Amino acid sequence: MEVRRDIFQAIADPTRRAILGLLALQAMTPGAIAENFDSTRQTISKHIQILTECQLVKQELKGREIYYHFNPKKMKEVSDWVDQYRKFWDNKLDILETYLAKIQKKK
Amino acid sequence: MEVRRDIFQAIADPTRRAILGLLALQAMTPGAIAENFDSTRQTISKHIQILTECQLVKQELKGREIYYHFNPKKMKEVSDWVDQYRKFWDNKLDILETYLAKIQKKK
DNA sequence: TAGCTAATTAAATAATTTTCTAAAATAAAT
DNA sequence: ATTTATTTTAGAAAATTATTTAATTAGCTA
Repeated sequence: MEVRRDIFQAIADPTRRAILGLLALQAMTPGAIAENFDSTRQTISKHIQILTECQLVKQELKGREIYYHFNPKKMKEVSDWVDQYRKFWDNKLDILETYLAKIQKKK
Repeated sequence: MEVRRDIFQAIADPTRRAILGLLALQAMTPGAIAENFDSTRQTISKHIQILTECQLVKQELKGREIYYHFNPKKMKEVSDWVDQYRKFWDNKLDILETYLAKIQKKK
């Protein structure tokens, strides 16, 4: 049995956060990703594997190459978690809700 | 020299996330926090120390007791990081920005 | 002051994570 | 068919993190 990989554990590593940053711009192969780091390709491959296990990235097979894509849905889980604390510092959402309520009323 | 504690590393641990959840509701002493977990007080104390090092919580000394407070400012750093990916799934902020631009123009 | 309570610090061990080298798998190219 | 390119997997070592027990610090109270 596989241990379910935790998304917070996945983004704890700075290299993995950097990989996510790259993949958010464009899908890339492990080789191309590895070029941006000092570590070996195997090490980067391992990081990608961890990101894959928690579904922060998705594979697209193309011949012998594998393109990795950023998966926003999964990142939203982090967003949702941090959102519960948003009320402590943010008043923008209040403004938004007021606005949305207003245009809702108009209908 | 102290190694600067990383906030992403701090929230990677589920126990520490749970501690933050408690402290967001109310300031608490280490003893009171520890009652919510199976680990020893020393272990919880260590977790609190890690949260303190990265400033996710702040101390308030009261005699021999220490009240720990949640620090929203630091949590916002996580929020800011995840916000760069928000555009991939959220359109609310677009609506908000349009609205804010509109009321700005009126002035 | 002596004893009690709240909390941290220290030291040791256990567990996990990271990284590397080497080997294997697979597809494309010659 | 052999070689080359891309990537993953395996195994071991190194580094980091988590947890426990024991010791220490400091405030409170009788």
